[in-house]
Amino acid sequence: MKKPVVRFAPSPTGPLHMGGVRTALYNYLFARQQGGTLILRIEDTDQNRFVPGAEEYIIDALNWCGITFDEGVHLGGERGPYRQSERSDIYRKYVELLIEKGEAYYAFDTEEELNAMRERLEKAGSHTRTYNFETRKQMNNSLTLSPEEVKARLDAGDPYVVRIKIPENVEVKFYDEVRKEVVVNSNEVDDKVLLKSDGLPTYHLANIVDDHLMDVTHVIRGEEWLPSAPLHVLLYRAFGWENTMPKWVHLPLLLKPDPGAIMKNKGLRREMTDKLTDEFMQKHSEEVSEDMRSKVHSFVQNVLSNPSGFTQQLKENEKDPGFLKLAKNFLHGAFYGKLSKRDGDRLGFPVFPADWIDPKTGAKSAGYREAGYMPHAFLNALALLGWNPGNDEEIMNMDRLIELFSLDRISHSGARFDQDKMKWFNQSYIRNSSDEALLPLVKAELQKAELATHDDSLLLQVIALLKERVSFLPEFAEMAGMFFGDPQTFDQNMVEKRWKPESKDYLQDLHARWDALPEWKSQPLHDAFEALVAEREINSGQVLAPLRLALTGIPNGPGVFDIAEVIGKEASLRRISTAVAKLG
RNA sequence: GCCCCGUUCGUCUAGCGGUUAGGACUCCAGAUUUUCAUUCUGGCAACAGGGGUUCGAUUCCCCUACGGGGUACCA
Repeated sequence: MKKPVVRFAPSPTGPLHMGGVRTALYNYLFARQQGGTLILRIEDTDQNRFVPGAEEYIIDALNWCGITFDEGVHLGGERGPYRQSERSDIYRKYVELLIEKGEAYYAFDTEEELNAMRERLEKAGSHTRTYNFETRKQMNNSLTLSPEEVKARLDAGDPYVVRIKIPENVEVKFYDEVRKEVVVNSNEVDDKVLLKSDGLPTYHLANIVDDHLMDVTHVIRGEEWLPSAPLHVLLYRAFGWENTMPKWVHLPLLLKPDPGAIMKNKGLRREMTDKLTDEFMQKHSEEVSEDMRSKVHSFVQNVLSNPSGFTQQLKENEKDPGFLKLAKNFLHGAFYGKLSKRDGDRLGFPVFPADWIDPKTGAKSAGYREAGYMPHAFLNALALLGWNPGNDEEIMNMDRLIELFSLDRISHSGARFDQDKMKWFNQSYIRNSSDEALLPLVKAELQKAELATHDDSLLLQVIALLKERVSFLPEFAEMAGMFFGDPQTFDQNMVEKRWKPESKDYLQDLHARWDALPEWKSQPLHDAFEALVAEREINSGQVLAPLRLALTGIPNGPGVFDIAEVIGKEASLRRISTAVAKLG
């Protein structure tokens, strides 16, 4: 079999989100497994939505993930250029080809005329409201105008678009690797614009021409494209390329998390109430006046505080005043459906692989990288949202994913994102990483927190003690403080509960016993402690808790004897003395 | 409105005509660690509804309901 060629083709309209990363990942896994080629193509045919820095961001983020390409905008290659804005001449040529073949036509309709047409159809109760085999007869295009007039208009430089001429009433059948056979009547497909009046192609045209020219064998993309797949099939047909048409693979969508799971977090709930109220007031500033704000706020608050009846509360009621209808709609949109770029900011979890700073507003959106995720944990979790290996394996590194991935195990329905599960993956990856592998990552975190990082052997010991109790990389820095400096404060609650009048005596005794020890290791330290407890006939907790308090100042962390070993004799004894002096 | 896709525990999913419907996350209980976390053991929890087809349907077909996507000179 021929080696497959696949591509990931984002548009630089902002940062890539998780769904995009997953699409890139599936393309990558497939290409690597099959020994095929993976191309990164940038689909920047919409000048209006271009966002500076987005392309660089996409490349950087994919790079962090470890998703590598064979050809692309950042690598070059034989099939380039890989940026669609640099391929205008190519598209023009192919559009002309279609016009010559009678498969496409010029259209001169203005926006107003198009709107009028849609309104007319809606009023008439028509099922479709599109430019199609029926309506094109009433519009200004090269099918209704005389050849002379068309020529005159073109020569005069009138703005025009080129539309595909969709054939009337044919069954468009195609095979999707995930959905199997899909059939759509061509009457449901409209005469989509292929070439815009700015001379640039639309997605549909550029996509088909590029995929054809770049020898793409499999189009692996999100399900949001499924409805336009018939158009794409018809385009291949119009060009006469149907025999080399790529295979279609439409991936199930990544959906917003279960609202109930988000609402568990009370702090987040309060924050979300404010945010959503603001967003709503802004969005509906025309319909809802500012003095309704408090009503909206309390409605939002009400809905969010009752996650179990969530869906019920958002059902519309005939008697609802206008603002309430809008609010219900708005909240529904905010909590259900496809995961969107805004969700990270309002639902309290990252949707982007890496932090993104909006070039216009300067606002920052959180990314998984900065949140302390290991890239492969992130990808592993993502891989399982819409695909599974068919056995009970869940933790799979990249090699294993490449080995097990298969198109026929992609699931059919959208997958709700679950932050808890994502966290669990990261935790597992940290736990299962060797101390050495973690070293550079932890070092980076410690540097950010301005903690000493020069002593690798110390760091390795610290990592060994902390990695079992950490879910995210930055937590290493948060917890490592005890290894780099004496406690400055003592947890008040623990002092009250566990520090007794006799604690001083016990710790002084322990201080003496430890001081006399020939070897400063966890086990002998523990033995000395046990001897003390036995001789004085007390409970170990009576000494252990004050000891932990003395060494770290906080109620939890790794085993006290391990901590003592790592921080060393001098620091340990000093901390005991200090605590005894301070707490009496 | 119209078109397309989908529907197994709260969530991600296994199942491809006969199963005590399996696993994972979350949650709960217990054990270990006299802290926290880890680990281990156990538990709660699902085939959307109605018709067919069949000796037998979670599994195949149809309808309904529900969910999702699309419906731009955006991708």
